[in-house]
Amino acid sequence: MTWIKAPAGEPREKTRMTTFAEAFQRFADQFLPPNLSDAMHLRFQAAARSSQLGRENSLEFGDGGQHIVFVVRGATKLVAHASESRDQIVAFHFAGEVFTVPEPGNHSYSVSALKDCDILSFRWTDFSTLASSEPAVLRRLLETTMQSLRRCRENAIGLGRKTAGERIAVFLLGMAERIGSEQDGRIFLDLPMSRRDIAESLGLTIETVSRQLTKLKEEGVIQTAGRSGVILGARGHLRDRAGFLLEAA
Amino acid sequence: MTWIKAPAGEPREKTRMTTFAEAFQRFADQFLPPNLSDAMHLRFQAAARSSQLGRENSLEFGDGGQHIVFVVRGATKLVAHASESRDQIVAFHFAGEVFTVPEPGNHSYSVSALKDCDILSFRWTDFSTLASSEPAVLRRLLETTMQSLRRCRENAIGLGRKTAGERIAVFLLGMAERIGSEQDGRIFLDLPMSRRDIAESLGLTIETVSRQLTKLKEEGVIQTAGRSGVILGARGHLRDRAGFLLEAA
DNA sequence: CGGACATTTGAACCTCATCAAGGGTCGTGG
DNA sequence: CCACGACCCTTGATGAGGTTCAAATGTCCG
Repeated sequence: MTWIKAPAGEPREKTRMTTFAEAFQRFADQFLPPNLSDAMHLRFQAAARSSQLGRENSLEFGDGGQHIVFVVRGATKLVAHASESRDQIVAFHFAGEVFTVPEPGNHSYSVSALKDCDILSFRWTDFSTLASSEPAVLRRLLETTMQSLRRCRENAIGLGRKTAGERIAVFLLGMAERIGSEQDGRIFLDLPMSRRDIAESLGLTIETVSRQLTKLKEEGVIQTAGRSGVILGARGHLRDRAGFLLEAA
Repeated sequence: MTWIKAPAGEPREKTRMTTFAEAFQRFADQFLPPNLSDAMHLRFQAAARSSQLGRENSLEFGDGGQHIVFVVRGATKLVAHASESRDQIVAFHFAGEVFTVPEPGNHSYSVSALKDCDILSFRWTDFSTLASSEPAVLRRLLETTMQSLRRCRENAIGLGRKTAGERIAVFLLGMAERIGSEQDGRIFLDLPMSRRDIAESLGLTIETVSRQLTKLKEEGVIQTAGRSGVILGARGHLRDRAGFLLEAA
């Protein structure tokens, strides 16, 4: 049903951290209501497919429908294929998150791994059937979808109306909130995505991303450590550069 | 709770086409399951607020939460205010459609009328409470939200990776599908939105939109009739300019 | 028919993309 | 542990697509 593509290097098996049962259990803990009947639990489990993805490997959905994806471990990007060498990253997702993959239409979508990943996926038709009589699951899924929609809209504002500098600032603030760790007032980021990924999510080129990061570094707003490390100084300074409304706190 | 802003000219009452009861009935027909109990029906009705909006008047949501909006009659735009004179239109919605308005965060959102509108709105907290025990309503809302998400993502691809010409082509094709009327092979569009609206939804300026439309006209791909009339020739010609994947049908 | 306003058209400018090297970083193998 | 090498990232120079500013033309409403 699903097919793993390895664009560069072969899929590394490395440490297969989780078994299918463990993976599904994590999904159930995160997403299914605690009082769900054992029968339903099993039916959801039967509908789930697990995949291990090595870095930069991608999961394509051969059957042309929507899919629901749960990230058990690792970090992923949802990529839309506009055309030859014009990809747009529509969303990043980290361990514990659930999202939907649209069915192919004018553009096709795939999920790929920013770092080694364990992933659980469901065909929407299957999932929908199971969930339709479980209001708690529907609510949870609705919540998740609304969250994705909010993020997508915020992203669209950036893509449509913000300068390169503002987009980078927004990106860093967003990542800080999602995967940053705070230590004595400063926020440490270990970005799992490459400059190319950042560029493709912000509608820019890697060169522009690099230049903007350099600029922020020169202005003392951030520090960098290697390829993936970023240390944010006072968050206010980044906010000032993000082109947000003034009033907001 | 809600507040009507009239940026230019006073709100015109014109023909108030629908009473509250009629408006709610249309919503119920479209969105609530036919077998819903009378009691629930009344509770939904009690949570609904109706508004009449004249052209270019906007509905702002004073209480800072999410809202659910149903367009009874007319056509609307969902506008995000990025900052002073930098607005991004996040979605257009037409009669019969339901959508969510995000709560204000880094940016604030409002709904305004492309032409005279009747609108029904719900606070999300109210709606959510009522819907949580009605799987059919949840399913319907989930469907709607997924549809919005798909559209938003497609739009994001355009904003991030497409040229002005491609964005216009995609826009026209999308509008043709939603509000076009076909007559002997050609599609007639009566665009309810101004060039400014088109520009603000595509992340362009009105001048660029105008130039691109002129170009399409010169190339014989479209014809225009007044401000709002557009006639699409062979749809294939527009598709060729939309930057879609080649294979797709 | 007149007038306000939306749209079109034109010209100069600017941001960011593109093309092209030059450094760093990190993984691999010795 | 160090050194090599591939790849990623940075930096520089140039150019195009789209914005901005300005003005003419069209459209539609009263």
